[in-house]
Amino acid sequence: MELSGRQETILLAIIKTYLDTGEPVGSRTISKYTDLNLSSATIRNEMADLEEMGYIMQPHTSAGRIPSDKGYRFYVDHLMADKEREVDEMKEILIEKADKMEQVLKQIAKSLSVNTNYAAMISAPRYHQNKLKFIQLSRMGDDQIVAVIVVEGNIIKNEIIETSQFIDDETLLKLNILLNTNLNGLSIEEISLGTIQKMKEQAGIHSEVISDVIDAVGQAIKADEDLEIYTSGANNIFKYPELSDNERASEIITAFEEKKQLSDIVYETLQNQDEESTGIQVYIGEESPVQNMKDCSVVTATYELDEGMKGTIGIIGPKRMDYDKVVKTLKSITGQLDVLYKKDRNKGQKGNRKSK
Amino acid sequence: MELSGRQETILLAIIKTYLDTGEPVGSRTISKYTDLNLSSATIRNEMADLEEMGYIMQPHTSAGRIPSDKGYRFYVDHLMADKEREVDEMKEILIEKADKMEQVLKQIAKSLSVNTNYAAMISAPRYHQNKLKFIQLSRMGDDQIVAVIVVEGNIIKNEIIETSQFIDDETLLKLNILLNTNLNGLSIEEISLGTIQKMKEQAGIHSEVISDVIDAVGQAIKADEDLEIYTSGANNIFKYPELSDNERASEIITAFEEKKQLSDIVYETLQNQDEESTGIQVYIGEESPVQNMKDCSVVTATYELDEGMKGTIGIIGPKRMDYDKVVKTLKSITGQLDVLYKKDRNKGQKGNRKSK
DNA sequence: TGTTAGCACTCCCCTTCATCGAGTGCTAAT
DNA sequence: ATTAGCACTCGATGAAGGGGAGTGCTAACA
Repeated sequence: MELSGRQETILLAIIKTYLDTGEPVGSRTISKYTDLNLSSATIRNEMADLEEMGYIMQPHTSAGRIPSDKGYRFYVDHLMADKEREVDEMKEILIEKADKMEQVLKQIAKSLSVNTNYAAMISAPRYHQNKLKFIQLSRMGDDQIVAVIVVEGNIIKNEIIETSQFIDDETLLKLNILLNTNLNGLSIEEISLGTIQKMKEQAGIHSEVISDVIDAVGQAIKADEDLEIYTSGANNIFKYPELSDNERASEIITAFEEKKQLSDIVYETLQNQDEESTGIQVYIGEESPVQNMKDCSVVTATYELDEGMKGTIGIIGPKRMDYDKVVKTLKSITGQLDVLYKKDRNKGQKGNRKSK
Repeated sequence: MELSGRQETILLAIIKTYLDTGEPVGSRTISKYTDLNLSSATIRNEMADLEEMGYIMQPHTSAGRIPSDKGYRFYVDHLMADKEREVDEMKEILIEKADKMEQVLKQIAKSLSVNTNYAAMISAPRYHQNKLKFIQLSRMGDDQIVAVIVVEGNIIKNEIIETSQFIDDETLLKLNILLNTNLNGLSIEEISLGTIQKMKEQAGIHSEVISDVIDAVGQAIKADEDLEIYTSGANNIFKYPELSDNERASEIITAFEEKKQLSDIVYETLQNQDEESTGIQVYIGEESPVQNMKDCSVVTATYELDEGMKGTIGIIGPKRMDYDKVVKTLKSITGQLDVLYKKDRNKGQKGNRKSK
C-alpha cells in the first residue's frame, strides 16, 4: 500500500513536529502547519488512514498522534535519499592537533554528544586484517623476555614472557630473526597454528623454553584485543523525558557502562555494513541490535582508515531524534576523520596506540 | 557538647532504621526498636535535643527525623572504632585467575557494585614512584624507532619515534647502553632535565638526531599516564529515589562517564591518605571532593601493591549508605588484593599492562 | 527530676471529584 | 473530495477533604 503525496506530506509534518515537541501532534496543528491548506477535519481523516497503515499511533484515545517505529523508518528512508549538505562546525575540534589516537576518539565522541545533544560512542578501529610489521624479543633480567609486536598502523602489543631458564643472547637473536622472517608481512588472520609449528621446527627442538617462547609470542599476536569504545554524553538522555524514567534510564546507562552491549552494536554494524553502500545505518526502537535500547534510536556510521581499519561511530538518542542532523553530522565526521588520518599518516604518526 | 549514652543509642537507632527504609524515622518506631525501653514521648524529647545539636533533621514539620551529614559523620566515626569482622564472600571471584591487571580491576569493580548495590570505581595503581627497569630502542624501518620502557611492576610504555635520518645499528646499540646505564634504577621522579642533558653530553654532540631521540625517550618516560579508572554499577543509583531524580542522576552519571571527576577523588584520597592510618576514608554529602556528588556519600580505600604502587577504590552511594558493610567490604577487598598480588608476583606476572 | 500518657495540632499524602481542553470520530452540508 | 459542526473521550489539572504519622506541649506520676 503506497502513501499518497498528501499523506506523505502529512506524515512528515507530524514527525517533524513531534521531533520538536516530543508531544502528541493533533490535527489542528498540522492543518495550520502544512502548506497544503486543509482543514483539521481532512487531516483527521488522513491521520486515521495513516494510523491504520501503522505509520502513526495514539498514546490513548483522544490524544494526538505520535510516529510509530514504522513511521520513523519511513521518515529516515525518505531522508536518506536526500542530497547531503555540509556540516563543518566541528572541523576545528578535529584539526586541533591531538597526536594520540585515543585522544582523537575521545574528542570526537565528546564533540558529537555536545553537538547533537544525544549520547555518542565511537569504537577504536579494529586492525585484525592488518599486517605484522615488526617483532622484537629483548631480555629483561634473567628469566623475563619482553616481546614487542608492531602491526601496521603502528599499533603496539607487548607481552612479558617468563622463561623457565636463561636464554642467551645468541639464541635470542636467532629467535628474533626467525620470527621476523616468518611472520613479517603476514596479516594476523594468516598466522595459524601451522605457522607456529613450522617455526618451532625451524628453531630446531632445542628445548622446551624456545617452544614456550614461540607459543607465547603466537598467543600475544592472536590475543583478542577487546574493542576499545569511548563514550560521551550519556547524561544527554536525561534531556528526553521519555527516556529518563528510572527503568529506562537505568537500562541505557548500564549499556553505556558495560561496554559489552555497545560492542554488540559495533559488530552488528560492521556486519551489515557490507550490504549497505552509504555507511550509515539507522536502528529505530525495536530494530536496535541490543535489547536495552529498544526505546531509543541508534544511528551508526562506519569509518575506515585506509589500511583496512574499520571503526564505528554511534549516536544514541530518543526515537524522536533529529535524524536529519545526526546523519549529516556523522557523514561530516567520517569525512573529517579521513582527512585527518591521511594527513597524519603522511606526516608520520607521532603518537601511538594502546598496546595489549 | 557531648552526647549521652542514651542519645547515642537513639541516634544510632535512627540512622540504622533510616539506612534500611530511606524514610524519615518517627519516635514511636525508635521506642519500639531500641533496647532501652522508653516511651515515644521520651524519645521525642531526646530527638528534639539531637536535632538542636545538628545530628538529625526534619524534612518538614511533623515528619520523622533523618540523619544530617553530621549525624552520618558521627555514625561513621563511631563505627570506625569498631573491631572489624571478616567478609570473605568475594574471595572466589578474586582468586579466579585473571592474569591481566585490567581484568582484575574490572572484576573488582563489578563485584563491589554487585555486592554493595552501590556504584563502584577503582583506579589502576599509579607507579610514579617506581623505578625504571628496562629501556630498549629498536629500529623498525628506516626512519622509525620503537622505544620500549618497562617500569617496576612490569608496566610497559611504548613510543614510536620518527627520526629525521637513518641511525645505524652501532649507534643504536650505544644509545641503548647509554640509556640503560644512566636511567636504570632511577625512579621516574628522579629523572630530571639535567639527567637528560647529561646523557646528551655523554652521547657526544654527534647530531641533532641523537638528541631528538633522547628527548623523545625522556618525554615518553615522563608522559603522564592518565589515571585509568574502571567503574561499575553506576546504574545502582537508580535504586535510591533520593538520587534518581533527573538532575541528580544526570550529575552523577556525568561524573562517572567523564572519569575526570573520579580521578579527582583518587587524587584527593591519596593526598589525605598519608595522614590517616586506616586507609579508609568516608566523605559524606558536602564533604565530597567533587561537587557533583554532594548528595552522595563516597567511601574510599587505598590499596598498595608492595612496590609502592597505590590505587584507590571508591564506593559511591546515597548518604544513607550501609557504611558498616561498605567499610568492611573495602577492608576485605584490599586485603584480598594484597594476597592476590603477592601470589602473582612470586609466580611471575604473566599478564601485562596497558602501555602508553 | 526524669519519664510518660494524653491531646491538640501540623503537614504530607492520597483519593475523589469536577472542570477544562485538546483532540477525535462521525455526520451532514457544500 | 472537502469541510463545518457537534458530541464524545480522556488525560491533565487543581481543589477539597479525610487519614495518618508524627510532633510539641502539658500535666500527672514515680
